[in-house]
Amino acid sequence: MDSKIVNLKSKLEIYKSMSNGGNIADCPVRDVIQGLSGKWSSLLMGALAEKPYRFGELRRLVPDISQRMLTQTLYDLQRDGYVHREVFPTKPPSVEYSLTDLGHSMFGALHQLILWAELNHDAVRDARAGFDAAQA
Amino acid sequence: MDSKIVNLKSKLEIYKSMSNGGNIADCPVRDVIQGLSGKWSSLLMGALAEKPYRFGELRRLVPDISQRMLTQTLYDLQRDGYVHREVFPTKPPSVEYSLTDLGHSMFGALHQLILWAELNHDAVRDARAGFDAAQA
DNA sequence: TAGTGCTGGTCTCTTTTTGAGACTGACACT
DNA sequence: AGTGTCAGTCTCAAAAAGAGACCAGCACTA
Repeated sequence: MDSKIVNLKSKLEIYKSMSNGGNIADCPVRDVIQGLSGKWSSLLMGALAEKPYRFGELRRLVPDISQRMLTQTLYDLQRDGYVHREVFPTKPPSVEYSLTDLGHSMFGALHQLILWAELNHDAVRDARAGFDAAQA
Repeated sequence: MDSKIVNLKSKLEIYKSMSNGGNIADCPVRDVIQGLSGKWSSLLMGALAEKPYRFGELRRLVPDISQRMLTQTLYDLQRDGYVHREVFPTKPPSVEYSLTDLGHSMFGALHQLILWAELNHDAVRDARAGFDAAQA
């Protein structure tokens, strides 16, 4: 699986690279995508893509996230190399979260999906309404 | 919130369109993205982008999904208008799932993220390894 | 000097989501 | 009669997420 010639790959091959014969651990694409599949990951990436934020700022910015999930999602994003965490020795100490180069790079791709969502949410909403009406 | 001029928007404004003052129900972008944030959504989209599949084929293709989650994820994707479900009156009846035009359109954007993941999974893996080593 | 607030979390408890796997019914094949 | 296939549903256990109390250390206020 040579990822350098990915542009030549068919969709089939891309899917295969996601499933990889059922072996999750050795499936890099699935592994990476799963890290972004959390409920809050893309939202926090979108926030941090704008500018660095501190913990409390993010909490206020996303009022419906629990502190627990904010901590955990930031931890995961940091672990995957998208987010940098820096502690400043103020009193009380403040912690700033910012995107790394890898994070900015990844957000470039994620951004396409966000743009699509913004352009097409009407269609999705209509589809939902139609589906629900048909079920009733 | 005029989604037609999205290309001119700053990242800040895009984030705002995701958070929208804390009102989830009125936040179209978050609403759409959340529908794709499930553990299996992008994987099944990737499979169906290649060609239509039947229920049992998908189950064999993704061995580590439970029937329960396969049913539910396909239902959700169908409700959002990405997937078309067609029952053929064979015996026993077979059900084919395929992408709609909206689904193909959305996958175009999702595809960017998949390509990025394929090109950069080494960097992510290295980041993880480095982070875990630093924590130890 | 006691009270209040801010910082970035952690801890516990409850609710929701997910996973594992048995079970269905109608039909074909053996 | 027994087995297999189809596309699911149902139940129960495990995992994940949400809600909110609690923490230490310091600054400011009354």
